[in-house]
Amino acid sequence: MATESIQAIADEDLPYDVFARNCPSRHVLKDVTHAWGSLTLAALQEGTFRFNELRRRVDGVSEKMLSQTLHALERDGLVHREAQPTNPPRVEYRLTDLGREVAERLRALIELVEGQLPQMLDAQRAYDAREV
Amino acid sequence: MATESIQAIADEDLPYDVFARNCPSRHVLKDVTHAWGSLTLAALQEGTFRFNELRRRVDGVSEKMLSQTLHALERDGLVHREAQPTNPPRVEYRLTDLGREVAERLRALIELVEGQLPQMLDAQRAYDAREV
DNA sequence: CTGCATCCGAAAAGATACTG
DNA sequence: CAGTATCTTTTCGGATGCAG
Repeated sequence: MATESIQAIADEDLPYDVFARNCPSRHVLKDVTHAWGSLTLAALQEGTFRFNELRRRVDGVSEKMLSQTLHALERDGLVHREAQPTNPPRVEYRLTDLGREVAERLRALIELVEGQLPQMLDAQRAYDAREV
Repeated sequence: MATESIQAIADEDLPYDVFARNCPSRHVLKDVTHAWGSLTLAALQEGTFRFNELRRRVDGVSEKMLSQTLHALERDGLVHREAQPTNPPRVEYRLTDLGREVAERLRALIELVEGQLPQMLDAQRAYDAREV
């Protein structure tokens, strides 16, 4: 049965290869590296956020995309969602242990990009001048 | 003049914030974390590739997307393209020094995801079972 | 306040045929 | 081989309305 073989692969150790077309690791990587996904994880590294706080922090994200993104990350076990049944409702999002590990590596990547940005912008200008 | 102020920001040090809507670092980060971009950088960490070699390595990428992706990464100064004017044409892609740094951090992220994938798949199953 | 549902135009991805 | 051009399909992202 198809489901069984998927399960079997999932429970063995590390035949995972993001370069392979249907490897589940690729799907997860996509959630993590997705534009809003990466920014959301990086933002949550700073602490616990409520929905609209997060929305302000991740400037430019629409309500719809933030909602989708949070669901995907929660499903992957990277984000924990805690709804308090108060009125008005209070919903908090924070990283899980696993999410924290992922966020740290993302943060390292982001810091590198931010730090080397002048070089990259120079490269862009050189490239654009050469083309036209 | 608008162009000047952009230039001025680009040449100062680190007011860059990926959380800000129009920060150039966000655009670059998007190139880097984009699904095909991240896989292409990770693949090129393994060495020099010709176009179709890369296409086979990054399983599932279309000609168009690989072409677009390589252009973007070349423009960002992360990938070096070298065309030899032979017949048939031979074009080689490799990482620049900067590209190598970025690829290393991406690789760390990918390895974490691959390594923790069983946990994440469990989380997905739990989530999916809870819903519906 | 925290969302989900839906519609819609714009943008991006994907497939494929074609060229130097 | 290394791409570009073109066409189709999917996704994005904003706007709006509504519910708990």
